[in-house]
Amino acid sequence: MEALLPRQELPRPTAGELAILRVLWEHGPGTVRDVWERLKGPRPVGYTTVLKLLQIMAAKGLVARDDRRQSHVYSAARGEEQTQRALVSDLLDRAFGGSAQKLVLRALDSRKVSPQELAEIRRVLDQLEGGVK
Amino acid sequence: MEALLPRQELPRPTAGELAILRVLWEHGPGTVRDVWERLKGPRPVGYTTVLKLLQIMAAKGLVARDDRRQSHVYSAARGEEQTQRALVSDLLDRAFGGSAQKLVLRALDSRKVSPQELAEIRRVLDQLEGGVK
DNA sequence: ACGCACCTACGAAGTTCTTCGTTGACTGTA
DNA sequence: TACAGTCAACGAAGAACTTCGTAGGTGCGT
Repeated sequence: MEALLPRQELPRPTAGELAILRVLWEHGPGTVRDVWERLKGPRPVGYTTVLKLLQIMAAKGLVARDDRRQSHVYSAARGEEQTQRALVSDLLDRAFGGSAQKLVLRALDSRKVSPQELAEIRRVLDQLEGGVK
Repeated sequence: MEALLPRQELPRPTAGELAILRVLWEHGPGTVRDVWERLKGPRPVGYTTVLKLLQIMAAKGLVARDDRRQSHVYSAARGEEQTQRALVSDLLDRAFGGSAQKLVLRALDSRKVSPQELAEIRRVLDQLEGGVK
Protein backbone atom coordinates (compact mmCIF):
# COMPACT_ATOMS: atom_id res chain seq x y z
CA MET A 1 0.00 0.00 0.00
CA GLU A 2 1.65 3.13 -1.08
CA ALA A 3 -0.08 6.39 -0.81
CA LEU A 4 -3.32 8.17 -1.20
CA LEU A 5 -1.46 11.20 -2.43
CA PRO A 6 0.43 11.67 -5.64
CA ARG A 7 4.10 11.99 -5.00
CA GLN A 8 5.77 15.17 -6.15
CA GLU A 9 9.06 15.25 -7.91
CA LEU A 10 9.93 18.75 -6.88
CA PRO A 11 9.22 20.02 -3.42
CA ARG A 12 6.29 22.33 -3.26
CA PRO A 13 6.37 25.12 -0.74
CA THR A 14 4.22 24.77 2.36
CA ALA A 15 2.07 27.63 3.62
CA GLY A 16 4.83 29.05 5.78
CA GLU A 17 7.42 28.69 3.08
CA LEU A 18 5.15 30.41 0.63
CA ALA A 19 4.82 33.41 2.91
CA ILE A 20 8.60 33.75 2.87
CA LEU A 21 8.86 33.22 -0.88
CA ARG A 22 6.39 36.01 -1.45
CA VAL A 23 8.64 38.38 0.46
CA LEU A 24 11.65 37.28 -1.56
CA TRP A 25 9.79 37.66 -4.84
CA GLU A 26 8.57 41.10 -3.98
CA HIS A 27 11.71 42.58 -2.45
CA GLY A 28 14.44 40.46 -3.94
CA PRO A 29 17.17 38.58 -2.07
CA GLY A 30 17.62 39.37 1.58
CA THR A 31 18.92 38.25 4.94
CA VAL A 32 16.90 36.50 7.59
CA ARG A 33 16.38 39.85 9.24
CA ASP A 34 15.14 41.44 6.02
CA VAL A 35 12.58 38.74 5.54
CA TRP A 36 11.61 38.68 9.18
CA GLU A 37 10.92 42.39 9.29
CA ARG A 38 8.78 42.26 6.18
CA LEU A 39 6.83 39.32 7.48
CA LYS A 40 5.25 41.40 10.19
CA GLY A 41 1.70 40.70 9.29
CA PRO A 42 -1.32 39.88 11.34
CA ARG A 43 0.68 37.34 13.28
CA PRO A 44 4.18 38.18 14.47
CA VAL A 45 6.65 35.37 14.24
CA GLY A 46 9.96 34.74 15.95
CA TYR A 47 13.24 35.54 14.28
CA THR A 48 14.56 32.02 14.65
CA THR A 49 11.37 30.68 13.17
CA VAL A 50 12.14 32.48 9.95
CA LEU A 51 15.76 31.40 10.14
CA LYS A 52 14.78 27.78 10.60
CA LEU A 53 12.35 27.88 7.74
CA LEU A 54 14.93 29.41 5.44
CA GLN A 55 17.42 26.71 6.43
CA ILE A 56 14.86 24.04 5.63
CA MET A 57 14.01 25.72 2.36
CA ALA A 58 17.67 25.88 1.43
CA ALA A 59 17.97 22.15 2.12
CA LYS A 60 14.94 21.51 -0.08
CA GLY A 61 16.29 23.70 -2.83
CA LEU A 62 13.50 26.25 -2.63
CA VAL A 63 15.94 29.06 -1.93
CA ALA A 64 19.59 29.68 -2.69
CA ARG A 65 21.93 30.88 0.00
CA ASP A 66 24.94 33.12 -0.28
CA ASP A 67 26.99 32.60 2.88
CA ARG A 68 30.09 34.52 1.92
CA ARG A 69 29.20 37.11 4.49
CA GLN A 70 28.30 36.49 8.04
CA SER A 71 24.72 37.43 7.37
CA HIS A 72 23.67 34.93 4.76
CA VAL A 73 21.63 36.22 1.88
CA TYR A 74 18.74 34.14 0.63
CA SER A 75 17.01 34.31 -2.73
CA ALA A 76 14.12 32.41 -4.24
CA ALA A 77 15.32 29.49 -6.34
CA ARG A 78 12.33 29.49 -8.63
CA GLY A 79 10.42 32.43 -9.97
CA GLU A 80 6.99 33.44 -8.83
CA GLU A 81 5.43 32.42 -12.12
CA GLN A 82 6.90 28.96 -12.15
CA THR A 83 5.90 28.31 -8.56
CA GLN A 84 2.40 29.55 -9.12
CA ARG A 85 2.05 27.30 -12.12
CA ALA A 86 3.15 24.33 -10.04
CA LEU A 87 0.66 25.19 -7.31
CA VAL A 88 -2.17 25.64 -9.76
CA SER A 89 -1.28 22.41 -11.45
CA ASP A 90 -1.31 20.66 -8.10
CA LEU A 91 -4.70 22.03 -7.18
CA LEU A 92 -6.01 21.12 -10.61
CA ASP A 93 -5.13 17.49 -10.08
CA ARG A 94 -6.22 17.31 -6.48
CA ALA A 95 -9.55 19.05 -6.67
CA PHE A 96 -10.60 19.68 -10.24
CA GLY A 97 -9.92 16.44 -12.00
CA GLY A 98 -7.39 18.28 -14.14
CA SER A 99 -9.94 20.60 -15.72
CA ALA A 100 -8.44 24.06 -16.02
CA GLN A 101 -11.75 25.32 -17.24
CA LYS A 102 -13.49 24.43 -14.01
CA LEU A 103 -10.80 26.04 -11.96
CA VAL A 104 -11.04 29.23 -13.98
CA LEU A 105 -14.77 29.34 -13.55
CA ARG A 106 -14.46 28.86 -9.81
CA ALA A 107 -11.83 31.54 -9.58
CA LEU A 108 -13.99 33.96 -11.50
CA ASP A 109 -16.99 33.52 -9.27
CA SER A 110 -15.12 33.29 -6.00
CA ARG A 111 -13.63 36.79 -6.20
CA LYS A 112 -14.51 40.07 -7.69
CA VAL A 113 -12.56 40.70 -10.84
CA SER A 114 -12.40 44.21 -12.24
CA PRO A 115 -13.42 44.98 -15.84
CA GLN A 116 -9.79 45.77 -16.58
CA GLU A 117 -8.77 42.35 -15.37
CA LEU A 118 -11.56 40.72 -17.35
CA ALA A 119 -10.32 42.48 -20.43
CA GLU A 120 -6.82 41.22 -19.75
CA ILE A 121 -8.11 37.70 -19.44
CA ARG A 122 -9.88 38.13 -22.77
CA ARG A 123 -6.60 39.12 -24.38
CA VAL A 124 -5.03 35.94 -23.11
CA LEU A 125 -7.92 33.92 -24.48
CA ASP A 126 -7.47 35.60 -27.84
CA GLN A 127 -3.79 34.76 -27.86
CA LEU A 128 -4.45 31.14 -26.98
CA GLU A 129 -7.06 30.71 -29.68
CA GLY A 130 -5.23 32.63 -32.32
CA GLY A 131 -1.68 31.55 -31.69
CA VAL A 132 -2.08 27.88 -31.01
CA LYS A 133 -4.04 27.31 -34.21
CA MET B 1 -24.83 33.30 24.61
CA GLU B 2 -22.35 32.16 22.14
CA ALA B 3 -25.09 31.69 19.62
CA LEU B 4 -24.55 35.08 18.10
CA LEU B 5 -20.93 34.49 17.39
CA PRO B 6 -20.10 34.16 13.72
CA ARG B 7 -20.25 30.59 12.64
CA GLN B 8 -16.92 29.04 12.05
CA GLU B 9 -16.13 27.96 8.59
CA LEU B 10 -15.65 24.32 7.93
CA PRO B 11 -12.01 23.30 7.75
CA ARG B 12 -10.45 22.91 4.37
CA PRO B 13 -10.04 19.28 3.36
CA THR B 14 -6.51 17.94 3.28
CA ALA B 15 -5.17 16.16 0.24
CA GLY B 16 -6.23 12.75 1.46
CA GLU B 17 -9.64 13.97 2.46
CA LEU B 18 -10.07 15.54 -0.92
CA ALA B 19 -9.42 12.24 -2.64
CA ILE B 20 -12.29 10.75 -0.67
CA LEU B 21 -14.58 13.69 -1.27
CA ARG B 22 -14.07 13.34 -4.98
CA VAL B 23 -15.31 9.78 -4.80
CA LEU B 24 -18.36 10.84 -2.82
CA TRP B 25 -19.11 13.67 -5.22
CA GLU B 26 -18.82 11.46 -8.22
CA HIS B 27 -20.63 8.38 -7.00
CA GLY B 28 -22.84 9.72 -4.26
CA PRO B 29 -23.07 8.49 -0.66
CA GLY B 30 -21.44 5.20 0.15
CA THR B 31 -19.98 2.94 2.78
CA VAL B 32 -16.31 2.74 3.69
CA ARG B 33 -16.04 -0.25 1.42
CA ASP B 34 -17.62 1.59 -1.48
CA VAL B 35 -15.17 4.44 -1.17
CA TRP B 36 -12.24 2.13 -0.58
CA GLU B 37 -12.92 0.10 -3.69
CA ARG B 38 -13.13 3.20 -5.83
CA LEU B 39 -9.88 4.54 -4.47
CA LYS B 40 -8.09 1.32 -5.29
CA GLY B 41 -7.45 2.34 -8.87
CA PRO B 42 -4.24 4.33 -9.09
CA ARG B 43 -2.78 3.77 -5.64
CA PRO B 44 -3.98 1.09 -3.30
CA VAL B 45 -4.65 2.10 0.24
CA GLY B 46 -5.63 0.17 3.35
CA TYR B 47 -9.27 -0.28 4.23
CA THR B 48 -8.83 1.06 7.74
CA THR B 49 -7.00 4.07 6.36
CA VAL B 50 -10.13 5.08 4.51
CA LEU B 51 -12.25 4.30 7.55
CA LYS B 52 -10.07 6.42 9.81
CA LEU B 53 -10.10 9.30 7.38
CA LEU B 54 -13.86 9.17 7.09
CA GLN B 55 -14.18 9.15 10.88
CA ILE B 56 -11.96 12.21 11.11
CA MET B 57 -13.88 13.92 8.35
CA ALA B 58 -17.15 13.18 10.14
CA ALA B 59 -15.74 14.73 13.29
CA LYS B 60 -14.68 17.80 11.31
CA GLY B 61 -18.05 18.06 9.64
CA LEU B 62 -16.73 17.43 6.16
CA VAL B 63 -18.99 14.42 5.71
CA ALA B 64 -22.30 13.32 7.18
CA ARG B 65 -22.74 9.81 8.51
CA ASP B 66 -25.80 7.64 8.56
CA ASP B 67 -25.20 4.91 11.13
CA ARG B 68 -28.64 3.39 11.26
CA ARG B 69 -27.28 0.31 9.63
CA GLN B 70 -24.24 -1.60 10.64
CA SER B 71 -22.39 -0.39 7.55
CA HIS B 72 -22.41 3.34 7.99
CA VAL B 73 -23.12 5.41 4.94
CA TYR B 74 -21.11 8.57 4.38
CA SER B 75 -21.95 11.54 2.21
CA ALA B 76 -20.17 14.79 1.44
CA ALA B 77 -21.37 17.61 3.67
CA ARG B 78 -20.61 20.34 1.17
CA GLY B 79 -20.97 20.30 -2.56
CA GLU B 80 -18.11 20.09 -4.99
CA GLU B 81 -18.62 23.64 -6.13
CA GLN B 82 -18.56 25.16 -2.70
CA THR B 83 -15.48 23.23 -1.70
CA GLN B 84 -13.66 24.14 -4.88
CA ARG B 85 -14.43 27.79 -4.31
CA ALA B 86 -13.01 27.58 -0.81
CA LEU B 87 -9.84 25.93 -2.09
CA VAL B 88 -9.39 28.44 -4.85
CA SER B 89 -9.94 31.25 -2.41
CA ASP B 90 -7.34 29.77 -0.11
CA LEU B 91 -4.79 29.45 -2.89
CA LEU B 92 -5.55 32.97 -4.02
CA ASP B 93 -4.65 34.37 -0.64
CA ARG B 94 -1.66 32.17 -0.05
CA ALA B 95 0.08 32.45 -3.39
CA PHE B 96 -1.50 35.08 -5.59
CA GLY B 97 -1.95 38.04 -3.30
CA GLY B 98 -5.68 37.70 -3.81
CA SER B 99 -5.55 38.40 -7.54
CA ALA B 100 -8.00 36.13 -9.31
CA GLN B 101 -6.75 37.44 -12.59
CA LYS B 102 -3.24 36.15 -11.99
CA LEU B 103 -4.55 32.77 -10.98
CA VAL B 104 -6.66 32.52 -14.09
CA LEU B 105 -3.73 33.41 -16.27
CA ARG B 106 -1.56 30.78 -14.59
CA ALA B 107 -4.27 28.18 -14.95
CA LEU B 108 -4.66 28.96 -18.62
CA ASP B 109 -0.99 28.59 -19.40
CA SER B 110 -0.34 25.63 -17.14
CA ARG B 111 -2.74 23.29 -18.91
CA LYS B 112 -4.12 22.78 -22.32
CA VAL B 113 -7.62 24.13 -22.60
CA SER B 114 -9.78 23.11 -25.54
CA PRO B 115 -11.43 25.70 -27.80
CA GLN B 116 -14.79 24.58 -26.45
CA GLU B 117 -13.64 25.30 -22.93
CA LEU B 118 -12.23 28.65 -23.95
CA ALA B 119 -15.58 29.52 -25.46
CA GLU B 120 -17.28 28.54 -22.23
CA ILE B 121 -14.96 30.77 -20.28
CA ARG B 122 -15.79 33.62 -22.67
CA ARG B 123 -19.45 33.12 -21.93
CA VAL B 124 -18.76 33.44 -18.23
CA LEU B 125 -16.79 36.61 -18.86
CA ASP B 126 -19.70 38.02 -20.83
CA GLN B 127 -22.07 37.25 -18.01
CA LEU B 128 -19.82 38.87 -15.45
CA GLU B 129 -19.39 42.04 -17.46
CA GLY B 130 -23.03 42.24 -18.28
CA GLY B 131 -24.16 41.66 -14.73
CA VAL B 132 -21.70 43.97 -13.05
CA LYS B 133 -22.42 46.79 -15.47
C1' DA C 1 40.33 42.86 26.75
C1' DC C 2 35.41 43.32 27.68
C1' DG C 3 30.76 43.64 26.65
C1' DC C 4 27.06 44.21 23.54
C1' DA C 5 24.64 43.29 19.38
C1' DC C 6 23.84 40.24 15.89
C1' DC C 7 24.33 35.99 13.56
C1' DT C 8 23.92 30.80 12.61
C1' DA C 9 23.29 26.10 14.18
C1' DC C 10 21.03 22.71 16.83
C1' DG C 11 17.47 20.53 18.92
C1' DA C 12 13.17 19.86 20.83
C1' DA C 13 8.26 20.43 21.70
C1' DG C 14 3.68 20.51 19.89
C1' DT C 15 0.53 19.93 16.13
C1' DT C 16 -1.39 17.89 12.05
C1' DC C 17 -1.58 14.43 8.56
C1' DT C 18 -1.29 9.70 6.86
C1' DT C 19 -1.16 5.06 7.51
C1' DC C 20 -2.47 0.70 9.30
C1' DG C 21 -2.69 -3.26 12.97
C1' DT C 22 -5.49 -5.04 16.45
C1' DT C 23 -9.59 -5.78 18.90
C1' DG C 24 -14.18 -6.70 19.81
C1' DA C 25 -18.92 -6.56 18.13
C1' DC C 26 -22.25 -8.06 14.89
C1' DT C 27 -24.29 -11.21 11.05
C1' DG C 28 -25.48 -14.99 8.61
C1' DT C 29 -24.90 -19.95 7.95
C1' DA C 30 -23.99 -24.84 8.73
C1' DT D 1 -23.91 -23.29 18.93
C1' DA D 2 -19.72 -22.69 16.46
C1' DC D 3 -17.48 -20.58 12.53
C1' DA D 4 -16.17 -17.35 9.03
C1' DG D 5 -16.77 -12.93 7.23
C1' DT D 6 -17.57 -7.98 7.84
C1' DC D 7 -17.51 -3.90 10.30
C1' DA D 8 -16.44 0.26 13.49
C1' DA D 9 -13.50 1.82 17.09
C1' DC D 10 -9.18 2.67 18.98
C1' DG D 11 -4.46 3.49 19.39
C1' DA D 12 -0.15 4.23 17.78
C1' DA D 13 3.72 4.91 14.68
C1' DG D 14 5.95 7.89 11.68
C1' DA D 15 6.36 11.80 8.72
C1' DA D 16 5.88 16.62 7.90
C1' DC D 17 5.17 21.20 9.53
C1' DT D 18 5.56 25.11 12.78
C1' DT D 19 7.47 27.34 16.41
C1' DC D 20 11.00 28.94 19.29
C1' DG D 21 14.74 28.54 23.15
C1' DT D 22 19.43 28.01 23.89
C1' DA D 23 24.26 27.75 22.77
C1' DG D 24 28.12 29.38 20.61
C1' DG D 25 30.59 32.28 17.13
C1' DT D 26 31.93 36.87 15.12
C1' DG D 27 32.71 41.72 15.00
C1' DC D 28 32.69 46.37 16.77
C1' DG D 29 33.13 50.10 20.01
C1' DT D 30 35.22 51.52 24.35
